[in-house]
Amino acid sequence: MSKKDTHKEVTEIFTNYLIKNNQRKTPERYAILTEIYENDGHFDVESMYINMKNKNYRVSRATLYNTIELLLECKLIRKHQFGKAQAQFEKSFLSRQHDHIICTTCDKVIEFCDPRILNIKNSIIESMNFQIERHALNFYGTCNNCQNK
Amino acid sequence: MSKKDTHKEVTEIFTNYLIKNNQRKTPERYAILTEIYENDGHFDVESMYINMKNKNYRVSRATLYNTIELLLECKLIRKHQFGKAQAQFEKSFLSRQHDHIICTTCDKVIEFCDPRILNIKNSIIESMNFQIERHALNFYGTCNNCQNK
DNA sequence: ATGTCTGCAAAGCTTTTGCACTGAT
DNA sequence: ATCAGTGCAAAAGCTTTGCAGACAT
Repeated sequence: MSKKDTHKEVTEIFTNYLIKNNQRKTPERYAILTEIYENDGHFDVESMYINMKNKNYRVSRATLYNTIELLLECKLIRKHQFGKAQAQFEKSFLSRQHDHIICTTCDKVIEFCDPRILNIKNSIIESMNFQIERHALNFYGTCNNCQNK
Repeated sequence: MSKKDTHKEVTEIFTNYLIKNNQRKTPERYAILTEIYENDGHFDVESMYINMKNKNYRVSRATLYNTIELLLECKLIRKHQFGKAQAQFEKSFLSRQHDHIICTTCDKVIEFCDPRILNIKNSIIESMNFQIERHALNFYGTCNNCQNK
């Protein structure tokens, strides 16, 4: 699917969510959604704020946090905490559930999928009577590039 | 091993670490180590600060953070970030590497071990040329108790 | 016209830093 | 006696909140 088509679809999902939850369809909210879906990889709120300011888009941190909360609720983005206080986010439409390898030297984040995690999850559900909504599997270490330094 | 014996051993490990790194053996540092090893489960810095204050022990947050850093380095405690800004810690002497199930309703943390995580780890080391130091696998959901509310 | 959403600034919360004093060496 | 380590308070960094004004409905 092209980036343009993806953008059209996520906009529709967001609109439906806003209508369903009696939330207003403000230009700021759509601008933030667009900003997220035009870029790739992981991002944090502060750098997104700076990016939008640099494009002379008038936006506040409060609105960013508020809108991100909405996007989390309608599952258009995911939130991560890679061992630091500052939260990281990524778009989640059309992206498979995946996990992360984090280089603690250069902060690079690599995504990977491994179906075996599902087996572990199922074992826990069976043995512990625990409803599992989501999981986070992070491997921390040193990437190829940083090993040679 | 009894709690008393454990305490003796971890004190020795800490002392060796301090000597090796030219760090002073201050009463505050040992008091913090004792406080941690006398209690069970996970803790955060602020509640530990309050606990020690309540015992009329004169300690500062700065010293707590400083000492925790030392304890992390000599691997007597582990640090976790369960999806919140506030970091959680746990003692790690004589405790197997394990992972966590977190109830997002009551914040309860359950530990579990699953050997299959090792297989995933080995696959990644082989296929990606990435040095892995540690991992964190967290399942988030609703515990038995909170499901009935 | 109404009341929600926004930007801005101030406050909150966790963690770090600066500084003068204390106490381990 | 020296200077690393301490308590305290202030600052820093991320996130949330309060408020007056703007704008989607």
